[in-house]
Amino acid sequence: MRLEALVRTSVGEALAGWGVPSALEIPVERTARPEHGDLSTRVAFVLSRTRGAPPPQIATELAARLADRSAFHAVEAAGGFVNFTLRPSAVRDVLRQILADGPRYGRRDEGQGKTVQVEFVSSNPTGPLTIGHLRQAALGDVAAALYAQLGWRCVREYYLNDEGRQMERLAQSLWARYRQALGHDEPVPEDGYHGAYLVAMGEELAQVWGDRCPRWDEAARTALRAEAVARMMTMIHEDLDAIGVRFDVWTKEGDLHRQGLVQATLAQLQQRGAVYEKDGAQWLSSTRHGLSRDPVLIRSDGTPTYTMVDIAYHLEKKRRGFNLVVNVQGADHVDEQRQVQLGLKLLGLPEGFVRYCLHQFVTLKGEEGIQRMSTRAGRFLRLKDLVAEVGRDVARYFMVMRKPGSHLVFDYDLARDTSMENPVYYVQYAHTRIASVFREAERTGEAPSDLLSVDLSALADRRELDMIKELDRFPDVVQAAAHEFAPHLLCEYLEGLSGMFHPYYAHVRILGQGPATAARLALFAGVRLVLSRGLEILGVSAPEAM
RNA sequence: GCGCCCGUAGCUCAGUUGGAUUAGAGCAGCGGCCUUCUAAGCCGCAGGCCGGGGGUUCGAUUCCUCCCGGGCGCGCCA
Repeated sequence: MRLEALVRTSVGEALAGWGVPSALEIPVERTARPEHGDLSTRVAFVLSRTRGAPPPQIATELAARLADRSAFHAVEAAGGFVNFTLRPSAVRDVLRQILADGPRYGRRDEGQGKTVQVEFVSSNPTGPLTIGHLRQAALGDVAAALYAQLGWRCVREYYLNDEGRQMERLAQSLWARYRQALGHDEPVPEDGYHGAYLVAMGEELAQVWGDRCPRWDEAARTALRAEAVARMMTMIHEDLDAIGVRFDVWTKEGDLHRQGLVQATLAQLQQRGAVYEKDGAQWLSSTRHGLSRDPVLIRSDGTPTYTMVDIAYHLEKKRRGFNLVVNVQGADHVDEQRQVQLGLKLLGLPEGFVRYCLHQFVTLKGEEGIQRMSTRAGRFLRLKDLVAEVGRDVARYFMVMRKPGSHLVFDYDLARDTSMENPVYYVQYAHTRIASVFREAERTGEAPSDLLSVDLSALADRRELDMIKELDRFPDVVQAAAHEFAPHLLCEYLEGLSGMFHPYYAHVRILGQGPATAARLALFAGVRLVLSRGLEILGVSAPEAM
């Protein structure tokens, strides 16, 4: 049994004999200080209200009832807390269980086959992906991986907005570059896309097409648009490949229109009296429900806005049978999210159906200081180029190592650093060292044939037991990271575990230690398992050698 | 101006549903340590009115309020 469950069950049993309802949630925490034992409960504070006794008194009585349990070396009341010190054998049992679970360790079945759709990146095809999109790509991919750990079926989806005004500007920008390549003085529109990537494409078009599109007319629009989208998609796929993100479904905005979903959704909103007309446009009554403004759904020229299509899209997600939808989006979409959420609520969708993982932006800290990127201005670092520079593992890890809601300063120098000062290598190197020890153990014939039957009693050192207790936390970290969209918790956890492993490795000899050797190898196997499981979730490799 | 997010060591950041009279980590700084399974390392020291003022509580970095300082949004863009 896992340690928290051990304490929770024991306390629950003691309280049951006391007439406390079993439904009571018993808080169990890891202690911050060794003198407080390994785990503690503050349940006495909770009970003092209903039982009318002061917390210290309840804690003392509770501790007395638990003192003779075999798993605990000591159960002590301290103030209102009850502190538990585990017997080493109970800790070793945890390691044995982890090794028995193997690759299943950390997984749960809370999803029970339900399906979650994670929509992320969904960048307009107006240029290659940048380091800005990388954060979203990594967060979305890891969010899906985390849910998969909890037993959900995951669909990774990219919403492709290949229509609208931005595409128009892109096409016109490309056309200008194409004309320039033919020697004409055609300026890129001021609100167009100025990046160098269009220059090279314009030159290619000039070579292939010659003077085929001399004017910015309807024919040119159609041709340039198709050409631009195709070329942008090629770049985006290259960038996604570079960081190893694969999407299961690509949904095009055009498809939603063709299926009539937008009109149908609008009609539903109108039926519910949520839409009104003003200045020839259709508006959503949002302020009536506490939002800051009413957004236009249908423009006066009859075309739907992004918000309108987004509501229709989410209704479609519901129809497709997803139990949960997770949208990963940048902080600039807060207002949009509110509008969509409201629209869905008005359409009768359940409250928790859509969850947003909102993230702040990335700034790049390099030799030239901190810079703000802009795709339109052509000032950005392309994702593929970044990966070529620092590697996929570092690129991905750095993007999720901070809380999504916090701004992320990407330290280029640290990312390029291949020493263990780079947290990615610090964690990976722990894995590598263990692999190395096992290779050596194979060579010397000390590797146990069956780790599960190894006598673990030699694991009595505080550092060894602490490491096992840390391994015991892994499933909780995975669960918290998933529920709170907080993959950084996993990074911190892995760095912390590595931070326990490296000093131990440096000071404790593993091979040639008699019975202790097999026990320590079993411990290492547990650490290796958790490190590789954690890195797997993050989409980072766990190398055997570096 | 209004709304949302953020403000913790010199820097980048953690801090679990409020908890334990000593708030953590990694860099950077200072000082130690290599006959060993990779020193791509390990150990130690120093470093903080947790942006500021009020309030709630037995107890606040955590909750409420005001102020200061940053980010984002406030389009018939996406």
